[in-house]
Amino acid sequence: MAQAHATSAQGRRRYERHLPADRRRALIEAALRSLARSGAEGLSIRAIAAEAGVSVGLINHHFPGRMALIAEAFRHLHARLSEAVQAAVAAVPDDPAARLKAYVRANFSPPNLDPDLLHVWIVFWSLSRSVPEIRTVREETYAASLDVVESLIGKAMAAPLPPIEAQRGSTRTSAKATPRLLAIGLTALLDGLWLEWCLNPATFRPEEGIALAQAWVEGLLLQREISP
Amino acid sequence: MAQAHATSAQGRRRYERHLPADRRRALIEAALRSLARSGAEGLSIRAIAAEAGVSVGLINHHFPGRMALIAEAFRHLHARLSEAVQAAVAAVPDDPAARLKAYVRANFSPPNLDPDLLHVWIVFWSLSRSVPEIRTVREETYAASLDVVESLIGKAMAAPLPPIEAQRGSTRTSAKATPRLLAIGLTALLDGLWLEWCLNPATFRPEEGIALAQAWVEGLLLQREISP
DNA sequence: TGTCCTGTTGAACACTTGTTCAAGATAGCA
DNA sequence: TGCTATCTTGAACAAGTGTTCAACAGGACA
Repeated sequence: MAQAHATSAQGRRRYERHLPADRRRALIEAALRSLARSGAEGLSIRAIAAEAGVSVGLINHHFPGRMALIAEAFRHLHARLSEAVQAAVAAVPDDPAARLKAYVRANFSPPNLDPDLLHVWIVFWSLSRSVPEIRTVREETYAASLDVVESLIGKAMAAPLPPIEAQRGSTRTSAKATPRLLAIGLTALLDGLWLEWCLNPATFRPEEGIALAQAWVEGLLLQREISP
Repeated sequence: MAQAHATSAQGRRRYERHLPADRRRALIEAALRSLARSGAEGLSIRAIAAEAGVSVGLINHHFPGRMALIAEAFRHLHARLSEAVQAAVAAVPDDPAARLKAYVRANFSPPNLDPDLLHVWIVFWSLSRSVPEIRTVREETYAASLDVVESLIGKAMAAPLPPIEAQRGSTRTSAKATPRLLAIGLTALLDGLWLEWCLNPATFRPEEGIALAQAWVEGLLLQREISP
């Protein structure tokens, strides 16, 4: 067996040097895998180092402390998931209502629809109480998600009613709600459904969750342009 | 200073004996206080023992292990919160729609509306992945909550439409949804709102959360008796 | 007052944790 | 073929963890 990279007289080389940027990224991804695999137990330096195939000391060489790595990992995860959702939304015809529905569906599809992901997020919520660094990331990522939904809802409500719907009677029941508040509501509904489905996928089927959220969206669309 | 209970020559007595049932209950309540105060860090035997004012050894004398105590604590907490909500529902006139709305309001009021409570619940979710005993409790308590909501929704949808609403045009948009699935949806919406409000009470005001959930309920009531 | 059951204590145990840091090894450059 | 900057290792440390168990002591009873 050829030892293409062997340099030591004893045999294979002990480790491979990487550029700091590459190593940092590898550590971030190992941290996410460790959290997905083991939840809160996967938070330990040793679990992450083992997942990355490096020694425990390396983490504190590339990050000021364990929580700095974890905070970066959460930022990275949010970005990845958010990009997947927004790509799904952009892939749909440029109709505000259709895009809002695509957003709902994408939120309830892979890679979001993964019980392991919930346990990463539970750790996130747990740490956001006591670790200021993590709290900041939590609030940043939540605000970013909310902006996306708020924009989708704002456009969908500004669009004219399709003719068939416009002939129906008015069914306005709730007082005026801003797109931001409605975005908070839709996000809460999706998060709550996601939470319960991940905790116990036997409770309901993904299509049922999507149907519940789509019904919410349809109720919203029917109420547009009816405020006094 | 009178030492009403002093028996030792050295001074106050070292401890007080209790009936096992009383001590078990005190330990359960101390565990809940510890979790509320410190989140996941409050899970430790020493934190709970300190909160209860007893030694570390006592917990394993009254419970087969730490997780048995924690499981009991979650059962106890669910019962307490559930009773508070159901009392609020029962205090309202015997009208199905009014009771459903009272349920929503009670879910977004003290003692439920408490950020510390969320962090107890986050520990609950976290443990339910790896500790079978806790997973069982989680599923039991979720199912019990769902039964309550399902019953409220079933009654509200079976009731006749009030005359004013009945004259309006039909606005049915979603396919048939069972009371159980609708209960899952309402529970998810309430949980999602509760989660976000507890993580960051600055995101929205409790009344706004109640308004969002009440709007969901009103949309539901309008759609009753319209299925083919 | 004395006895005894058992609720209660806290030291001891083996283990895991995050961080530090001296020592070693790699790979690019001269 | 060195030389060197720095990436990487892993032992060491103090502080924490859950559980066990011999010994203690409270308080009801005789």
